[in-house]
Amino acid sequence: MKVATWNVNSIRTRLDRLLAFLDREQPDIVCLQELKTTAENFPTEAIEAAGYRCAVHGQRTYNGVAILSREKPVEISRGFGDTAWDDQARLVGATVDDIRIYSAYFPNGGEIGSEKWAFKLGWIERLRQFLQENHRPKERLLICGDTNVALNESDVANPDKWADSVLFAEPARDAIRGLLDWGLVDVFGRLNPRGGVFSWWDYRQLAFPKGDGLRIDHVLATEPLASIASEARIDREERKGKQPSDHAPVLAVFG
DNA sequence: ATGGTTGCTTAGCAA
Repeated sequence: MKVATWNVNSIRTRLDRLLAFLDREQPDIVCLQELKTTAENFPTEAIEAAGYRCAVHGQRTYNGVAILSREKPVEISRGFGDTAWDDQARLVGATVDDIRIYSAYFPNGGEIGSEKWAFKLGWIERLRQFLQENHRPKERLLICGDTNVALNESDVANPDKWADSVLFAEPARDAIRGLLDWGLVDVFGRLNPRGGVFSWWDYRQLAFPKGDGLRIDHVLATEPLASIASEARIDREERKGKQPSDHAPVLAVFG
């Protein structure tokens, strides 16, 4: 089973790239983030024509997540089921072939110390609580998406420069470690322990040509799936060319 | 040096 996760930064702008990606990679599951549109305006027909079903949790202008799957998604969930945390469309879940899958767009966090920063840390803690209440580490479960956090020094090209940013500050890394402590594995990190591979480069200041990247997109799997992961890679080519997303897709193969 | 780019929506915000 091949799984991909990709922050497309607007599904409408990136539709042609997505369709070419689906044709080239033939993934079984694709988790998308930052759709920046409603479910009503999501390009469901074009994606179904490519052979995928869609579970969409959309929102106008901001956020928005989806799961694309070859097989029919069932038990589709949107958000945590907690009105205190569900104003923004950042989490969609579906069961496909007895695997529980979530596509997640973690909050960016704005600036350290801001309200958005507190929201980011609270949201990740809310996700940990959601897992504790609804799932078990022995289940076959995947959380894929833009975590907006780099976990390790080797996941940041210039760790000193980013040490005090919302993407790499210790409290954010600690929050992610809380998810790992519950029972999730950073699949790419396990299969590529040397690091130095990134998934996001800022559009500004020539970050991509300068190589100033971070690995902030993750395939997180419970051990029953992580233990059968055979390959994980990042499609860096997708960051090149005309109208790229600022994120590259992360792919993992199970079994 | 507080810069720079992209997308949505339409001048300002978010990333």
